Amino acid sequence: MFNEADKSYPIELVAEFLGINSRTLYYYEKFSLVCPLRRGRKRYYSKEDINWLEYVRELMYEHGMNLRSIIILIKRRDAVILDRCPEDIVLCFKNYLARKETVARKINIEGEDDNVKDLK
Amino acid sequence: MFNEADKSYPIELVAEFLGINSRTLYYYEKFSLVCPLRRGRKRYYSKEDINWLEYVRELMYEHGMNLRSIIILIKRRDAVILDRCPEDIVLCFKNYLARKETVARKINIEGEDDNVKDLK
DNA sequence: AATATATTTCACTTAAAGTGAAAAAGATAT
DNA sequence: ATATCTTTTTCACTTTAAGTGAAATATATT
Repeated sequence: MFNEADKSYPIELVAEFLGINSRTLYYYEKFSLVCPLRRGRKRYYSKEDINWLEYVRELMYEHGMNLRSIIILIKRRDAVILDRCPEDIVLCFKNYLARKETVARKINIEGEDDNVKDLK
Repeated sequence: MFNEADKSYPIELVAEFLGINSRTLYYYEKFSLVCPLRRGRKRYYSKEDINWLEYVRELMYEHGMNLRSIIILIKRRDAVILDRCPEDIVLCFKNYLARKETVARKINIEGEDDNVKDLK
């Protein structure tokens, strides 16, 4: 479905691939669960973004983890929590953080991390 | 709060200790999340029951795991899922299973496991 | 300017988790 | 045996998480 040559994909395509509503992707973005690159107003999801999202869904539907705890993981990014995580989660999480920094640097301001919403 | 000499505790005391409603304990029992010993109609929770319950709460509120996934873990009791679990969960889970068998043998019928309700 | 597309907002839906209160069922005392 | 007290069960309700539909807004394109 995604060919290697392309580097990024529009939201509708990603939503379809993940089998979710595009609104859900906007929703996730509120919590900085994913940060697609933006050219103008339009969002472009990288292959890594998509992998991360697949992983988040797996955490939710196979590990039975809730969004809140994933968000806390992201916001706190501390060893206390990571200590108790299975290997693969830690790995995916670190990749996500790395990617996030790259995008942040690429786009504009640095580290302006905390207009991140909490779950209501 | 619990002295070593006693072997079991009534539901209200356990609920208070865990900081939850006793109805929640009945609720958990519907899914076989815990199986207190019963003398007559009254429930008696062992120290191990209480540890397991504390652990379940921790899974929910610190790991962000949902009840369903914990219940699936219990019902399936298969390696596929246990493989992906942190050490301590596997341990607690195995203790729970062992305890459950003991109680089952002690009380009456064996292995009559599956009048266990699913989450609606 | 008109049309098309992407995003945002708002209110709504569904399901999980938990709980309050009354009814029911067992015990215990009189 | 009846009354009283306690534990359990049932039923309907509440709260919150997660997600979504549809209209309104904003931006781009012809």
